[in-house]
Amino acid sequence: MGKHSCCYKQKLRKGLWSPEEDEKLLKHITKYGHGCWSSVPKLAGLQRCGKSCRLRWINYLRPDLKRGSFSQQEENLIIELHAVLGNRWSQIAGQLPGRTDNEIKNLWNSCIKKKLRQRGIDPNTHKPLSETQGGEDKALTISDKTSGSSELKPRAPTSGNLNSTVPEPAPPSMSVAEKNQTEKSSSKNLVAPTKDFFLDRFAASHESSNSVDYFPFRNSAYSPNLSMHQNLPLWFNQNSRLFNMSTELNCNMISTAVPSGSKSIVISTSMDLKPTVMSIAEDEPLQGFQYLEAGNSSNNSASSGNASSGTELQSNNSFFDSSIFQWPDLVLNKEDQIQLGGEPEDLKWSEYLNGAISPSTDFQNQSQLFYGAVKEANQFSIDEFRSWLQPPELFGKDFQKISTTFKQI
DNA sequence: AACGCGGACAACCGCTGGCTA
DNA sequence: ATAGCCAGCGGTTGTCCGCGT
Repeated sequence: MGKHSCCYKQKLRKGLWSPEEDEKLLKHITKYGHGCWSSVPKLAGLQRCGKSCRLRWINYLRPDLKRGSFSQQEENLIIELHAVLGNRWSQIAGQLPGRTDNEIKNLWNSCIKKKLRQRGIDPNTHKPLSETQGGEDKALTISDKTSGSSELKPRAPTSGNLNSTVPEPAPPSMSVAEKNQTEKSSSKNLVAPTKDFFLDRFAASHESSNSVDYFPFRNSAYSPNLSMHQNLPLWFNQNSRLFNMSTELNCNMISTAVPSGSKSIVISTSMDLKPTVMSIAEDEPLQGFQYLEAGNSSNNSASSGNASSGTELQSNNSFFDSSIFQWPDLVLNKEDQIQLGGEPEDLKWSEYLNGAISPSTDFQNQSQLFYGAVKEANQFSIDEFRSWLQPPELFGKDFQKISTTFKQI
C-alpha cells in the first residue's frame, strides 16, 4: 500500500533534474496540463515517475512561484501560522502565495527553529524555553471554567500522526501565575454585546450601503502584525449574546466542544486572508455543526484551476476546520465584561464607540487581551472595534450569503 | 590546495485518505 | 464492502556549496 505502481518500474531516473528534463516537463504541462500525474512522464518523454514530476512542478517549475529568500514578514507569518497549525506545511504554504510547503518546511527546520531557540522560544510549543522545560500547562477542563456545561465533551486528542501537541498560544510576557489568575477570574457571568447590537452598529457605520445584509465582523483586524491567535471568531448563542468560546468553554477542539445550546454562526477571518464562516446546526449542536468557509473575497485567483472560486461557500481548507485547531485562550476579566440592553454597564460600549474612553492604539497591548493577559478595559480601542465592521465591498458576495444564513438563526 | 563541516535546498520515501470500479 | 489507484502530505535523506582550518 502506498507505493505507486510507477515506482516499481525500472530505469526511472532519480535525483536532481536536468535543465532538459525541466524543459520537457514545463512544455508538456504548459501545453496539456498535468492531468493524471502518472501519465505525465510518459507523455512528456521523461524517465521519471509521476510523483517525481508532480513534485518538480509544484516545488520548482510552477510559474506562480515566488523566488528568492523569505522576507521578515513572511518569516513572522510562518511562525505565527506554525503556532496555530503546527507542522502542517501545506496549510501554512496556502497562506503564503508563491511559497511551497517544502520551501517553508526547509526554512523552518534550517533557520527559523534556530532563531526561535536563540530568542529563548521553544519552536515546538512557541512558549519560552524555561516554561516548556518546566512542564506542560495543565489544560483546564471545561467544567473548571464554566458551570452547567457537563454535557460538553472533553478535549479530544488530535487525530492522525501529528506528533505535535498543538501549541497553546501563550504570551512570553505572561507568567504562569498570571495565567492562573486570569483563568480564575474568567467570567462566569460574562454578559456580552448582542448580535443586534453589532448589527445596529454596523448598520450605523454603513448607512448608505444596505449594510445590514452583511455581517462582516472582522475580528482579526487588530493588527496585521499580531498573531493568528487573535483571529477570534464571534459566536452568538441562542440569546443573541456574544458567546466567548474560549472563556466559557476553554475549548481547544471546536469539533468536540461546541456548546449544546448554541445555534450559532461564527465569522472570522484569517488575518487579511479568507473570511471564515462556521455555523452550527441547531439540532445537532455537538457533532453536527457545519463549517463553511467563504472563498477569498479578494479573488486573487491563481493560475491553477483548483483555486477557490471566491463565490461559493466551501466546506474545507481552512485551519478552522481542523480538529486540532486550538482556540485562543481568551479570558475576559471582570473589568472587561460588557453589558448591554439597559444593563448598568450599557455605557461602556457606546463610550468606546464614541471615543469617550480613550482608546489605546497599542496593538501589542491589544494582543495581550487575546492571550488572556493582564488587561485594562480601555485597551479595547474603538478604532479596532470599528475595524471589525468592514465595508461590504471588502468582503464581496460571500458575506451576502453569510448574512442570509445569519438572519435565519 | 585539500579537507571537513554545516547550512540551504532539492528530492525521495512512506503513509494517509479520497475516489472509483 | 473491498481493493486498487492516485494525489497530497510530512518526515527524512541526499546533494551542493560556501566557509574555515
